[in-house]
Amino acid sequence: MTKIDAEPQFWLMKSEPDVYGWDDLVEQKEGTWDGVRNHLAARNLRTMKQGDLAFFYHSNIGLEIVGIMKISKAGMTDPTDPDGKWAAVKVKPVKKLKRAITLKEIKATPELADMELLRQSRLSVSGVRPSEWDFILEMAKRKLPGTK
DNA sequence: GCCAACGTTGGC
DNA sequence: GCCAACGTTGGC
Repeated sequence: MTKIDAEPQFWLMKSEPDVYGWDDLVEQKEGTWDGVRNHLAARNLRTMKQGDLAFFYHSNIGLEIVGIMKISKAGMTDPTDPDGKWAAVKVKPVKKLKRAITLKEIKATPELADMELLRQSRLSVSGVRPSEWDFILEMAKRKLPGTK
């Protein structure tokens, strides 16, 4: 039998924690990722499929990946857009990382130097390659080098 | 179709 | 608070 389901895709989504942070998502159990007004970010939102996984990144304050969420509903129209042209998705928290991975650490890691997060620093929704996803998960299992 | 001016995002 | 990197807008 042919397997139809594609591998899940990986993403990274930014939010300012004083506006909407990881804890807010956990409290709500499910959140709608809307208000994106950048075409490349919107294209990424439209590409997402239900079941895809995404890092939750705290921008502005924290500057770190704090948790993993799952796309619970894909292909939505942004409810905050009166013209109905922009895209949105729904997300559910999966788990918090054992420790947050900071932007500083990502920048210092050669394996992650090519991440879309770094190449397009202003992009609020970016893609993550499977190798990068796995690498970050491995990093989160270990302590920061140099700390005891 | 170019480009200057301006606005926004996000890191420092 | 500043500034770099983009995106958008509007005059020409």
